[in-house]
Amino acid sequence: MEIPKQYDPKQAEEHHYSRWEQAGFFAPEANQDRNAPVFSIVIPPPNVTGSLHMGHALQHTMMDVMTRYKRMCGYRTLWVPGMDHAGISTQLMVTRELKKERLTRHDLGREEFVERVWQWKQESGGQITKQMRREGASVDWSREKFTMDEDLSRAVREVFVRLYEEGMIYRGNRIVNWCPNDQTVLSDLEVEKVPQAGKLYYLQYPVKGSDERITVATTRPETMLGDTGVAVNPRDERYRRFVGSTLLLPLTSREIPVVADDFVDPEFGTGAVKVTPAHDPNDYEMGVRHGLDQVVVIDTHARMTEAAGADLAGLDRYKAREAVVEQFEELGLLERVIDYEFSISKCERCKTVVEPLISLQWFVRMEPLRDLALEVLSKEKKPRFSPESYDKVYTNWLENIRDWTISRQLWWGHQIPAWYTETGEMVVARSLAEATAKAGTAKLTQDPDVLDTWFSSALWPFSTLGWPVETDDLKTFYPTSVLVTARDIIFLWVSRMVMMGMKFMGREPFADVYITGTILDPQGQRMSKTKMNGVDPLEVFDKYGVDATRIMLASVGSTDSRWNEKQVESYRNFANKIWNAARFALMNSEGARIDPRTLAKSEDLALHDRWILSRLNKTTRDLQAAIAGYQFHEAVQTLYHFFWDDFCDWYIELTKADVTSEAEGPQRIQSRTRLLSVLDQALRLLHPFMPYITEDLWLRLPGAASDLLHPAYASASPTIMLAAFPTMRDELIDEQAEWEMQAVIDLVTRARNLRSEMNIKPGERVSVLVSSPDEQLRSVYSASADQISRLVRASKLQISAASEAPRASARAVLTGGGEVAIPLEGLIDFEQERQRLGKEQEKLRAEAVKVETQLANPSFVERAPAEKVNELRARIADIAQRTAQLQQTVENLQ
RNA sequence: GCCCGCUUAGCUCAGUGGUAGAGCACUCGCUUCACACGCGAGGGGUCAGUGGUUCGAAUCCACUAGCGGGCACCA
Repeated sequence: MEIPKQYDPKQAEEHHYSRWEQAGFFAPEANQDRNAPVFSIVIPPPNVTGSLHMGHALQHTMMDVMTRYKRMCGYRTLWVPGMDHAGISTQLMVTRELKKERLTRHDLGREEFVERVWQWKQESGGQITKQMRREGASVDWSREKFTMDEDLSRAVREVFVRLYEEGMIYRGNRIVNWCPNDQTVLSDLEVEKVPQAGKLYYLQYPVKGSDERITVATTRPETMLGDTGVAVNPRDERYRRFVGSTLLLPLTSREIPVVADDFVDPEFGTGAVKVTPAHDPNDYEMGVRHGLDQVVVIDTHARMTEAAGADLAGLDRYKAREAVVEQFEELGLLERVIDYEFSISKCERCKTVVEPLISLQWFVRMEPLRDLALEVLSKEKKPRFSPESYDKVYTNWLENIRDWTISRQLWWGHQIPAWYTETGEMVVARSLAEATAKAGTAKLTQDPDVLDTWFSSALWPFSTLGWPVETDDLKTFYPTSVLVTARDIIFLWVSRMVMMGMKFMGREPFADVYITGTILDPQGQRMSKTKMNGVDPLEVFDKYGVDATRIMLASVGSTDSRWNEKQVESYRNFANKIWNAARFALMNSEGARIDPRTLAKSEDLALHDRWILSRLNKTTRDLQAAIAGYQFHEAVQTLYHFFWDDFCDWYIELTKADVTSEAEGPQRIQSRTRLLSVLDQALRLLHPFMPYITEDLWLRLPGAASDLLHPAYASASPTIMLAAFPTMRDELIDEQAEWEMQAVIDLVTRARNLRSEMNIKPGERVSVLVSSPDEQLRSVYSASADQISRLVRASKLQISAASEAPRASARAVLTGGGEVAIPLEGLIDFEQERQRLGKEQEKLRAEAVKVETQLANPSFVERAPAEKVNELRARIADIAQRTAQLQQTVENLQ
């Protein structure tokens, strides 16, 4: 069998995914075990307009690692894919399309527009689902969902109606965040505060019946036209006498009262605040408290209304600001203007400055829902956040929660299931039929607004499983096991899923929440479309392969880190290493096939076999612990180290002589079998992280057949993705073998170091003389003499109790107090050699001093655990042995 | 203003009470029969600073500085 020297990711990525998908391996039904434990994840639904970015790739990697891992462990595994209809984004996308045809959505009308959106979705939406296939995501496509699907829409209406009937959804006039560009209301979470350099204007309002004036400070002079009062702190001596008096509002003919309110901070500005209930959230509250009028002077397009006066009506808010300031100046009522930095509210999506407006909208009362979420958190610790610190952020937000504005003035989305009769009466119902029955008339008009996209997302963990129908899926897979997402949607999404899950399912939607880190650009900035600094995962896939990208992303874990292509490159090299290790095993596999029985404990195992089995089992144990604790970085490090250092650098080298032996026979077959079997196990460990290369190689291994699959998938065709994940076997962890192997590694490394220091040509074979006073070590060296000779390229390896090296030798001291020497007649510069060993002595002395000082400290010996004290005593003993040996070695130079 | 995180080798990052780690970069030597996307051997860190707790601190606590993030306020 010809295997190329370099791994070609594209070739492996071409075939396996479609085979897996078509064979139904991703579906939970692949699992034939009725009693199998269950593992489920719902994907954070990407926007239907979206395409794959690094954040998706990161999250999907984590989810796929967990899903593939659990699947191989025999769990009935479901990862639900799907997409979000993404109200505003999608509507804007299609609106832009229409613009090319010189049409607006109003030209089409609502019904036809919505039809166009569906058409767009059909033709070009959901690019991301193709990209997810490329990623290797083992989602069950047969259960793919879309938030606008009929069944999910039914769930939305059901929730709306039930909440309404309980009085938890209400409609009312409230001050809200209005985006003048998108022409819709926004929830608090969709507004971002941006610091801005601006001005603070000090305006004077004359007191009626007096020559006095009260000065107020404002960043938005144009809103003064809507002032219906001025507020001062009741304890503010300066203004006490004005409370109750009347002010003449300049530029208008209106008179407004001075009121006292604790909200006012006497320290800020002038201590007197203009109150504009219709255009400021705090003023709105104050206005309610004092019964002040609401005068609307700015409309939904951020232009001045008639109420602002004939001169200004129709003017843009910023133009109006200039005009107002000008007029105040002319009237001599502009006291001063100072530079002032403040935060401005912008629409998160289009960055337009939000206008607070009083508007008739739908809201959800959050306190009762919030209490459910807080209760399950305090009583059951659910969800359990990883990293834990996010649970504080989550709790703080819940504690300060405010009502949720759920209506949006859009056409694309779930239309609010409320209907109005001709007489203006309202009915809320699951359908038009139900509404007709309730209202007693068919002459109904449905509320034109749609629901916030996050309303349907909040139901995702149960709506995707069939709710409100009690489906088998719902019973089996809810609550889900874990939610994987980025931290920026903890409030928008995670918390709302918990609240809705508790409310409608009576149980938390997921046990754990794993928050991934953020991949920043190389300068440490967030990647964004506007900054054009994003790295396209698909390009990285093309350049380095999906597997390399995945394992690199997994290693990022939950901390933010800068994008570093070199890292992907190093994992590409890792993939190549795996490829070549397998290549070696395959090139020497004649007569052998995978046989897990050769990985059992047995008396006749060689040291390197006992050692690799111990390493394999420790790796399995550590890997499982790391995955269980969401320590993906650690999991990757464990795998990398095991495969490269333990398996490739040592095991393959140590078993090479047997495996490549010219002599056919049982020993060769056995070593080949064991090599293949260890490789099989290693590939299984790697598979959740690197699905393509592991499948590609595994299928080539002789003996890779259905009998290696987890029993739950026994009837499936061979695939590593359904192979049983290795389990740790305690009896194979062999500390003695690890200790012995460490001695061998130490000897080999020091001998190689001597060769290197002495500039011995790599091809040149030398005599190596090893001595050790320790009989056990001598027998360890002897037992591995052939391999040691091979690894250090020794023509002769002599092992003795006392050093027999000639004076002209390069020498080094071994752990455990032995010596390794290479005779180099005529090549040794004795002075140089003494210096080299002198450095070694220095190091040992320094170490000895450190340890001795600690041991000489009585309180250390008294208070430190005995284990630690013994550890140090063992170390000092070893240092003493090495020091003595070194002394001897130096003397031998004389 | 409040809260959270980060500061460790030239770079990107692990490590959270007991001998400072990885990858990349760097130095030296190698076309050694799996792999030059490789092999072997090296060099490189007062773990941001100060103080404290402790037998012992990169690790725990407090403060300081710098960077990043979130929340609130902003007349």
